[in-house]
Amino acid sequence: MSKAPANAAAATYDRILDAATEVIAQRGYSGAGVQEIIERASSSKGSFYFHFPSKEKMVEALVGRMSDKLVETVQEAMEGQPTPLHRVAASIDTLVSTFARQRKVAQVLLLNIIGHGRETDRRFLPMRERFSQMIQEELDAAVSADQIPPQDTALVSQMWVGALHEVILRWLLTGQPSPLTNATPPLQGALMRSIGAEPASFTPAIAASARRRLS
Amino acid sequence: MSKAPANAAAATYDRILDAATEVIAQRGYSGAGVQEIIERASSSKGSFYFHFPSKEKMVEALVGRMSDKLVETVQEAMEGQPTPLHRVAASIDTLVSTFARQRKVAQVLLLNIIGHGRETDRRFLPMRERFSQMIQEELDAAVSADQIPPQDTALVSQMWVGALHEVILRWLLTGQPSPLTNATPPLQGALMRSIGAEPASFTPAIAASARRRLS
DNA sequence: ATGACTAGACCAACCAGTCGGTCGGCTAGC
DNA sequence: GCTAGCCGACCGACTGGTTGGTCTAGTCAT
Repeated sequence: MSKAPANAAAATYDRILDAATEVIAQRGYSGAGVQEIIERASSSKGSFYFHFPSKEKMVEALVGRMSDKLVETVQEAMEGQPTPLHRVAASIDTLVSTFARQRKVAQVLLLNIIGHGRETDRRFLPMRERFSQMIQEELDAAVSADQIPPQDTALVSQMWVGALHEVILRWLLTGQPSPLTNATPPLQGALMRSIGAEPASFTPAIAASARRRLS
Repeated sequence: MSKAPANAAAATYDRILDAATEVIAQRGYSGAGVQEIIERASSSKGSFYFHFPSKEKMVEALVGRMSDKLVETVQEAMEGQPTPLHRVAASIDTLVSTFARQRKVAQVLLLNIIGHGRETDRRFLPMRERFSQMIQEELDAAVSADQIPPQDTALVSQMWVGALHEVILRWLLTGQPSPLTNATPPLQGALMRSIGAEPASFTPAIAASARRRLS
């Protein structure tokens, strides 16, 4: 009820972050000028530097907000699942469908915050690691529960994140598959097979709880 | 014999590209200034803009040169292999060991030429597609030869490229695994399993022919 | 002398960040 | 309940430095 339509009456701080999301998604990290961001946020230079000490810190805040939300969404989706493998399947399904719904988040998180010099890359690395660690924890649990054979779960979870990343990235740049969620079943199948699990049994009936929020 | 040590007496054109490789690997696409590139190449602005119409075209030429060499190396490694699955295994092994040997190439090709605005990203997409297409061709052949069951080879080859990409990227940013080639066996294992093939039989004794050139 | 090639001063555009100042609401003192 | 003054939020002209790209004046091999 108190929520304003879109972001018209939102606090300046959030309006700037929202505008930054769009500009960065469009022009890339270094192509996004403070000028354009504040114009799109109907704000001003002074306001920008009142809320953020620098452009860089602002992007850090933005990426933090995004990845926090994403982690929260994914963890929520995993909660109701009975076994570790059900949980990883649910997390993948949620990740794909969330990115499919929020192109700009995918664009920024997967594409535009890497490749801008060693320091910047290293700063955003921990954020990317969060997801492979989440997956690794479940894979380790699956090994302990004898659901899958022992293996290099650290490497495999990295590979999974990379595989997801690439499929989503192609979708961002080419629009295929359309819709992105068409890729989920074969994706799940190949990933499950790669760890020596039966593919079919984990795909159906998941992520029903995740098809709600939109933010 | 006519090859000069390093790049001391190379043609200006190549010296500029070599210098650009280093600067871009260090500072990223947009952080790499023409000034620093020509300084490192012991050249001048005039020379730079005589050989290239713009900074952007120069990077295009650089990426083209890099990926041509890489494709050539990989295809060479695949030539002597008996079956499609041997060929994909060889290509992955070659890709990993080549990137391990040439950090800067990996840095530029995998990290620093993406995320700089929709247009730039789209321009470099074909280059990235070459590798997944190479893999897909072999996977299709493997399906035809009944080495593996029928499946979405286009998607799987994308996933493979993504998995490789991610593992190499982590190595670039964290240094682990050290050496990178330690990751090859489990990598091959998981990838082979993901398409429903026996992992063990393709990993050994491959890519002996590829351990030569260095460029 | 000619034309491929190199040198580096120069320029306009742009950029992140600064600074003096405005505005509206809140509180203190009376 | 009125006003003086304070403060957090906000504004936008301005600055100093950097950037990609241009231009003219060369050099040097043929």
